[in-house]
Amino acid sequence: MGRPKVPLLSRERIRDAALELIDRGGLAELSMRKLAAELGVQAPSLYKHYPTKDELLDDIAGLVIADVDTSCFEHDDWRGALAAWAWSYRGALAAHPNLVPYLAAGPGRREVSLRVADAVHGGLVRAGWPPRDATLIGAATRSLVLGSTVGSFSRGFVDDVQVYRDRYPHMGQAHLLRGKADEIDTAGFELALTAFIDGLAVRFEAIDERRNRRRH
Amino acid sequence: MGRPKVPLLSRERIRDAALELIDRGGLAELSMRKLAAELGVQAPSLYKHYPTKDELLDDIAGLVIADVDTSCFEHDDWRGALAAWAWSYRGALAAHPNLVPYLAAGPGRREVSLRVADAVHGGLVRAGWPPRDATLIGAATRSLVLGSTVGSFSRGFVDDVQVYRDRYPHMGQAHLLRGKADEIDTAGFELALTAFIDGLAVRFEAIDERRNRRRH
DNA sequence: ACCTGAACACCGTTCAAGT
DNA sequence: ACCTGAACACCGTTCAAGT
Repeated sequence: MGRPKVPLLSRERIRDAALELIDRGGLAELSMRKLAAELGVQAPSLYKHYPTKDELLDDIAGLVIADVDTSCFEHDDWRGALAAWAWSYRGALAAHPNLVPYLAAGPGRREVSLRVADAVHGGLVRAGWPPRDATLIGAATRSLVLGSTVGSFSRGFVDDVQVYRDRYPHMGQAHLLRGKADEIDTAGFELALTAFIDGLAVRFEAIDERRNRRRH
Repeated sequence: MGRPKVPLLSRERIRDAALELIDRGGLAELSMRKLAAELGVQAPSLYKHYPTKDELLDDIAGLVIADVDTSCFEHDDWRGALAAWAWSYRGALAAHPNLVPYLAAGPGRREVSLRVADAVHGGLVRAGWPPRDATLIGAATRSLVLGSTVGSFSRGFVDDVQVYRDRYPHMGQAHLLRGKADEIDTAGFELALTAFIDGLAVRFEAIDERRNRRRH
């Protein structure tokens, strides 16, 4: 065959095809050989564009995280900003749930992840949170988002409700059906997030009061 | 070689060796061949005890989850019970962080996971939570635990702090050093959990009040 | 410059054969 | 009953060779 006049491959085409494979069949479904086949090419050709499979995954991860919006932290309302960021974060991850286990492995040197972490930390500190608390809040919120997308509670159950109904009297309800999975997961996340932020607000007022007492 | 007088293998020996491999080198480090070598045996021998690698992983997962204590739900203090369960859950997972991505994939048909979910749901309902809220609280708490163990916020950063300090002014603090990782993660989880439960308490009182008004 | 074919060192799993 | 050796269909990755 040899080389075609117009290049068959580009980082963008490879990346998009890889993400589609992951979305369709999970992380395990992505192999360099299958990906090459999808692109009408042999596996070694991919290595001219991405030196390793891991760098390809990193690039995809960056692309997904790039959709996370942190502009909300430009205003002073830390509660609203935290909620908006969390929902945006969750939306980006939930769009590609099969990739989340890889994302969970850590920000590493990914530019966008760092930019996000920096924006969140800066926003919280500007709003009046002590730096250490800002770090913890960022980490905790990330936990919440990762947990709710990596381990879909309801999708995890088997479809045959009868399996549970007999032996686990408290479960086996309608809300365990696969069809309601997304709704349960979303509602669970909303509950966790609002309760979390409400709890933080109490703590914030305590900090604020201490600060005011010291000033007088 | 042939068959030794005393069987070399047992499900228990295989399982323990596999978990040790995972703890040492991560999920990717566990291959049937390496595991067999560790046990002084050839890979096909393992298949007499576990029909597939996945069933082996399931068994290991069950073992780890079995350490989670739900006896706290026998009392009526749902706040204490939820906190105790969450910490016990987190302890079990944090003891084997490399296994968490697998655990996150869902309870499936694992006995223990179902028993835990059932105990939590039952305990919350007995304490006065509506069934749907009980489901959501269970899912949300699981999210929190999974998120905080699957994606260690601080371990995710590279060790070279200089990488961040220049470009991300709000980060690059001492608390990003690898040495403080565990402390940050634990504190982040504690913050998330207490804030979450505090927030739930507010919601619970609202439910309680509505119920009382209806009664009179 | 870009792609192929063959190869290397790995996988999970099966199966006939040995004791 | 329990383990081995060889094999099958896969991996990620390298590299000389083709156009």
